[in-house]
Amino acid sequence: MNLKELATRLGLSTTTVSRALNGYPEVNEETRERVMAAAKRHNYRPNARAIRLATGRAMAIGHVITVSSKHEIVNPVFADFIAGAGETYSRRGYDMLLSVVNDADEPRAYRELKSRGTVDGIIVHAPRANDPRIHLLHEIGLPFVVHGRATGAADPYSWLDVNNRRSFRRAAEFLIDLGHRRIALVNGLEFMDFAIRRRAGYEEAMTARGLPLDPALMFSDEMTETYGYSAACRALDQADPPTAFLVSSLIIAIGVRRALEERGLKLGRDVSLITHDDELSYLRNGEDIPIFTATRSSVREAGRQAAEMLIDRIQTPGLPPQQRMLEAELMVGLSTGPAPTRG
Amino acid sequence: MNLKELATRLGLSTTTVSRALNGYPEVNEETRERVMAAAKRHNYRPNARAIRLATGRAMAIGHVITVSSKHEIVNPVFADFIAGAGETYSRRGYDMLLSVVNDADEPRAYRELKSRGTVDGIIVHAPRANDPRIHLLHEIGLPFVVHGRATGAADPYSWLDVNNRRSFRRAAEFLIDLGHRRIALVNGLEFMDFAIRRRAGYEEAMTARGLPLDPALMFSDEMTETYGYSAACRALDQADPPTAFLVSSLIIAIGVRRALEERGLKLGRDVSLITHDDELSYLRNGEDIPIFTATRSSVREAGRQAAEMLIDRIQTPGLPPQQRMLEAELMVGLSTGPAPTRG
DNA sequence: AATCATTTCCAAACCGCTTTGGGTAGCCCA
DNA sequence: TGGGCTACCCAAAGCGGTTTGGAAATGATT
Repeated sequence: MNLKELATRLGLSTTTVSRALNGYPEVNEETRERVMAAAKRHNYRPNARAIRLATGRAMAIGHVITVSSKHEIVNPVFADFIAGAGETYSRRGYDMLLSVVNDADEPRAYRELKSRGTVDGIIVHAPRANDPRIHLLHEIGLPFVVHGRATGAADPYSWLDVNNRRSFRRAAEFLIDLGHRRIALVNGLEFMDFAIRRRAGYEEAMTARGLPLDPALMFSDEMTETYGYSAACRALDQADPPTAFLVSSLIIAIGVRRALEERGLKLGRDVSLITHDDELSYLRNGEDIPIFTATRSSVREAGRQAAEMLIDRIQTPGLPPQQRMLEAELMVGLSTGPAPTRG
Repeated sequence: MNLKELATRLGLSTTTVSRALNGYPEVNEETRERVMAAAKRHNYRPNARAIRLATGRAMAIGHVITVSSKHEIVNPVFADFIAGAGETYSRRGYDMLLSVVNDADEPRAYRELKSRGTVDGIIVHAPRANDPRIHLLHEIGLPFVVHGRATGAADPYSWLDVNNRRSFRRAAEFLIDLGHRRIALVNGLEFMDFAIRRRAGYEEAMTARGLPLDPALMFSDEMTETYGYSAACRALDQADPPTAFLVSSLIIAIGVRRALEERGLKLGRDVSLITHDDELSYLRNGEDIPIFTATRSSVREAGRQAAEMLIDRIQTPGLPPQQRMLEAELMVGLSTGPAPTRG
């Protein structure tokens, strides 16, 4: 059943039927009701392809997810962000388009998305420092919102981010207040913007309290369980091991825990740990009381909001760049305690 | 730059230009080269919306991901499956469309996808026993491939699955061979097809060796870390605790490990554990030697292949239903050892 | 030289909507 | 009674491609 059939069946022109269905004012209320009823009765759904061509809008948002040929990691945060964004899209009538591209092809992918007109806008994931995508997207004129920020980007742009610096500073201060002096940082890859900011927060707290920054206690890599494990091993097997860990993800924390247990060290007593918790749905940090003390911020909610921001930008062009900062909560759990007194 | 502009610039009709670009034979080779060169020079990209309307094909595959209002879990396996499927899609010129819908709306979502013509086919995720989606998709006539199977489905359908029953039977036998008699099963939700089959494999092995099936050792729930932990606690705190665990995911295994360590039990010595490992990119089971002994099968590869199967079905209609069974490898790691002799 | 098949190209229809630019009927008012 | 409004509806022209059904030119055949 298409528009033309529906129109003939009603004895009306397609114009009128189209207008009736789309709520335009130049159609009699009575007629509109007739049309609506017939549409429902015949289960009429306008053809999305035709609408897209006629209106020139794609009614779709692109998410480009890159897999590098070296480390083929799919960001574990991705699924939940997508789920959140997807909720917004369905509510506002947009489709979500996912492109999996090799990172070398990313610029080309964006250009094609624009020139072929498959999407109206883009969410930029996992920004790095001086991320070239921001300039690129400005250049090709595709609306976008960045999930995170990109230190050093020249042009202004829209973003939604967690206050990584503040939350890691706060977490480090919390550990320092508990008496910890040697605090290890097990961070993500430090060309990623979030990792840069978290490190800055950690360093700020340390230096503000007059504590030294020991490179032997600072780690940076892809955030896997085995990385958490091996970083913790290296840290703990030093002459002067840390009494606390500040880590960038729950998965890292789990790896650290494995290293601790291997050494008979008890979390929260012998060694303290604070992690960032993105509230991934399949990796909850305990039920009521958190297993790990954590800086918590829902990435799913971030997805919802970022999508909302992007659609707003698409629907009202010329909107000035918009920013939104989410604050992470510090949830005290079982993994932190006073620094052990030297025996 | 659109087709018409390109055509006038070349002094040709749009027909000829279109044919030249799409490799039709009725155009002079010389002309074709001229057209190709001009297209490249002007960076011409055909408008995807127009192609879709003209050809009647969406050139897109739908993935419907459901979030239930009760347990809002995004399947952690999802991201990697998508990444694999996405590779296939880019290679074969398809877009990937993601719909996040509440599970109550799922049938409606499929119907709309069909009647609005947004996709050419669908990948069905996380099938349950007697999954109604299979009949529904047959009814509305949308090509699909199921990732997994659906015990009890009446109509024949295409699927790609891991041999869950066999791999869990084999894993259980391995534990029995090591002398274990009380083996706990920590499974996923047992209305999910994969969980049903894994349980069947486990039960087969146990009864084949004359071992009793103890309901107190069989657990079933959403596969989270805390579930693994609490199931293990309940199992271990029994009068006659198990000496081995057979669990359905690495995340569960991590929870079990936490419970063990809390009790001072050493994995691989006091208690053995085998898990299924989907080879999620952010949750590798160790580098060289697996941390956990595991039945291993790459879900990313499954994504690649399922996508390939679906596109084949779309491009050659009338193809009989096709099935592909992947065998999981049993990787012996550090988490299994001979059953401890009773002190 | 006439006939016929091939090769190469084109005009126009079509995909299924939206939107522009009227047209007509009914009503009000002078 | 006629002019001007308003309310309601429609035909037709897009949107940017693909595809159908020729037509013209060329070459081969008789």
